[in-house]
Amino acid sequence: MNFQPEIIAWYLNNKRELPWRNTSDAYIIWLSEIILQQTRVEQGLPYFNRFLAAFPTVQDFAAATESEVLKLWEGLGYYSRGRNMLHTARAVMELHGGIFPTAYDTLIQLKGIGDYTAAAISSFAANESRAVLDGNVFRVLARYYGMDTPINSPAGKKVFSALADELVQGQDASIYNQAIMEFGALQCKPKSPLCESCPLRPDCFAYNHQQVHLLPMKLKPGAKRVRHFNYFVAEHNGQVLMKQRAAGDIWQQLYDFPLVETSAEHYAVPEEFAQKTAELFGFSPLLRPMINKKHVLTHQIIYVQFFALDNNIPNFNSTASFKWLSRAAAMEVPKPNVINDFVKFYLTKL
DNA sequence: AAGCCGGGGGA
DNA sequence: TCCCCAGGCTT
Repeated sequence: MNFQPEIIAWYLNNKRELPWRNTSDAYIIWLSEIILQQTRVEQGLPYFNRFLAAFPTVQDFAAATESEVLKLWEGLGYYSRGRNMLHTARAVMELHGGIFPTAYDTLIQLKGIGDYTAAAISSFAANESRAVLDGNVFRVLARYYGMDTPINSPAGKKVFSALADELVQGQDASIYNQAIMEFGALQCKPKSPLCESCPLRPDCFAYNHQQVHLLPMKLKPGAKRVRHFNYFVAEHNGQVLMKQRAAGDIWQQLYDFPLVETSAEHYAVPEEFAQKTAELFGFSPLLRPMINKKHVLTHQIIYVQFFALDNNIPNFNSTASFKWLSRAAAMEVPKPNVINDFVKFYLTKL
């Protein structure tokens, strides 16, 4: 049975007015799609508006610095999206003469554009017949067709993808793709879906078998890694010592403070702590505990402690990664939320 | 194939 | 609390 006509009819009556829906400009669509990866529309919307105002064209984006991009991205998470966007904007200038591609096969080669995003841009901007497969589509298909293969398994990806490809055939891909995603977001919601007013209810497998709350199936994620970050906040001559984070860990290229990470079972054991801080600073620091925070990420729980460093440390010079920054500069550099929250508190209250 | 990468909002 | 969001990259 084909539900496409009903989904499209539902969409035309219920869709939200969103700025990236009124254009076929692939650059603008790309901007919205990257921002909306793993991000709700309401959360991404203000970021979309700020990015478009800052970079009206892909040429403007390509001319930006990484710090500018990360500053605009600040607070949105998954910061590699921002770094990949800059890379891709520059690639579009160099490889495609500043014309943002609309073909799936071209898009898929760009950094940060995977299967979903290439399908979205090529169908929205050029009506290419490609099926989008995001969290909404997984959910709608799983419930309507009663598919119980876990959607986060390789087998699930395969079977749902095959069905989605089949369903987009013969459709206006631009409208249908947006329709099924909007339907999943507003009607066939993860929690408390609106089955009573659902136009698909008569033929919905999950509804007719009391399985709406069970589908889609998902494999349980593993336990999160627990870490302890001990940060040192040093001030000297009105400047704050900060550090730019390196590759190979979370928050790449963002700024935090000099850091001692201690073993995961506990807050810093005195001996371990003293030894590591002495290694970091080259002397025994005078520490004053300030704030503790628990910060939860997708795969990690981080217990964060901030210490004021009461020694004068005039010999700790700026390096490539360690930088003495004025308070204004410390506010300005891009930082993860847990650091940003502390800095705002620290610079206003102390 | 599995692990990693943020942050926020709803229930 | 737990779950999920217009996913993608690395190993």
